[in-house]
Amino acid sequence: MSHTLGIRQAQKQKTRQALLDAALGLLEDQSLSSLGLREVTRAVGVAPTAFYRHFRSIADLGVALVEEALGSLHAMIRTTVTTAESSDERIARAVDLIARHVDGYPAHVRFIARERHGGVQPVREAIRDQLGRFAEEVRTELAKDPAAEGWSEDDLLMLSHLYVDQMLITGSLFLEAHEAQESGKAPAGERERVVRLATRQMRLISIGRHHWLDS
Amino acid sequence: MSHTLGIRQAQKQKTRQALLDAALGLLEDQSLSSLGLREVTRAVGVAPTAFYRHFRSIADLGVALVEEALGSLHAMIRTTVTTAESSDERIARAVDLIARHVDGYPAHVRFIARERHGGVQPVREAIRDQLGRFAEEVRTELAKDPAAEGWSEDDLLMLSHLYVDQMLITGSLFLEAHEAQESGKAPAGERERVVRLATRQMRLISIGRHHWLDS
DNA sequence: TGTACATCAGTGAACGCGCGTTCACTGATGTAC
DNA sequence: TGTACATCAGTGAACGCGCGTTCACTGATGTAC
Repeated sequence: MSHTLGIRQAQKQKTRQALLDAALGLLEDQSLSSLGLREVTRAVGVAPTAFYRHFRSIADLGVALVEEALGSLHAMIRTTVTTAESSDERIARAVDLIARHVDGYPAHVRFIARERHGGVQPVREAIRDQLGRFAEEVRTELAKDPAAEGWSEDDLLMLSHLYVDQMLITGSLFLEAHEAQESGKAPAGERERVVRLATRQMRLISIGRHHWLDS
Repeated sequence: MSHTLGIRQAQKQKTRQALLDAALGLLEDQSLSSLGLREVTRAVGVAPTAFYRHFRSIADLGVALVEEALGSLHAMIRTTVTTAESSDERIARAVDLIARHVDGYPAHVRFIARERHGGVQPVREAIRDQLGRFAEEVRTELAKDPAAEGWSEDDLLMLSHLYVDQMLITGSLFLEAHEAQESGKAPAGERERVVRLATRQMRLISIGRHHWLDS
């Protein structure tokens, strides 16, 4: 049974989502640690005090944004790593997937890149936890690959962290290209340059991976 | 001749440095975009208005901090990459150098990691420029290595960016270990774990590098 | 179906506070002769 | 060396403003009978 929310609950969810959306928008030009509660409620069009009906603080809202930005990515990552084709095809697919994700959710990507090392501890921790989960999941997928034979669990985790970090680096490069293009400062070719760079970097890592055991 | 500064100039420099130091200290728990001018002057013990004798704004001070944090690193990086021994020795040396740098200048490292994707545009740009210069310098050094024969300029730059990014990732891992240890939350063994992880990641990249041309 | 009461998301006034910036100033340091 | 004037790093009062948080409230929605 699909439990339909009552009118009151539905409206509350809507306001909560509006607060999250407004915050994400305001975070394009600043960090979470300088975002004001009144700024967010003003953007939504509700009284400042309404904020407290949904979040205890801005840090709390930030943690919710981490969940929104990264929570839905697990399935996507899993399938990308899994799909077994040639190495080059897999790399091209991964790079393309990152590019599309940045195009679709630029504000979420910027938020994660910015707050990963940002000034709000609970948010940093939430991001670190999610990325740690990603790395674990990637390791599980890598372990299924025949190429992982002879690898220690520890080395697989080392490699999966390398992949996750590389994914983030690539994401923020695409984001820069995305922004440069939108502000009209650079040509669309910048995006293609990032594709080529990221592809070769992943390929180099992939080559290192295939020769790891015979060194 | 060593031009001795006048009393007035010397005192001005001292105050300026005190402002930079105080700001760096205050940035342990927040981002630059939420740092207040009065906060900084209060920490130094001067009137708020004195700030304007040295910087036009907090963003301006941030750019000066980038210079302080990264400006002196060029020589160090150059010699590290250059020193020609076995690959493993070079990696061990690089990882050790990063660890020592984090121990010696934790606040500077945190500042760079935090503001690289932070909310203050001029500071982001200053960091991007400096890291770009690092990558160019690393490429120049890599080109001198016999192992670079047959590599295109573009591929060398791709590799040097990979190294620079890896350096930053490793730096921020050491920083986490450094902080965890200081706050008494984790054992000193965390640092050793980072050494092992970073060493293996660099080794994997190194292996990829040596097999790059025969793929 | 109708009624009486409970819940609770959002309101609006009020508070004390620290902010960035302006301005005219002071007095030690620097310079010209 | 001494004197008269210029420079300028740091001062302190004052400003208007937006902040986070409190509180008692309202009125639509939910629930019990």
